[in-house]
Amino acid sequence: MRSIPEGRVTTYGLLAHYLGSRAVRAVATAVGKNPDAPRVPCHRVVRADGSIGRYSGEGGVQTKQRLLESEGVVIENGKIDNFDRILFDFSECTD
DNA sequence: CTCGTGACTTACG
DNA sequence: ACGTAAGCCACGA
Repeated sequence: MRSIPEGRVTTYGLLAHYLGSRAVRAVATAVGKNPDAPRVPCHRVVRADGSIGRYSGEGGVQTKQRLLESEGVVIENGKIDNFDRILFDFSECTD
């Protein structure tokens, strides 16, 4: 997740796939159980349809949305605007 | 071991 | 667009 640049987001599916696991739900659960909010930009991980999803950190989804918008991500009607444009698929990730 | 549940996803009606 | 079903892996009861 630390490879995700500011203003970009990814989905649980892509994240799990990048990790080489098909356990999308397990990955999502792990992310949620270990809120590295201040350490890791877990708020840049959203659902596949562009919706925020959930957030276990302070303020919940509200904070998650504010963090994203603070990085330049535009969210409209609970969904990310230009989702397919700012979507980070790890293709430009060199790690 | 079987069931239910979960920061999920895709497919079908 | 919305509800349901199924698939997925991990975890706890």
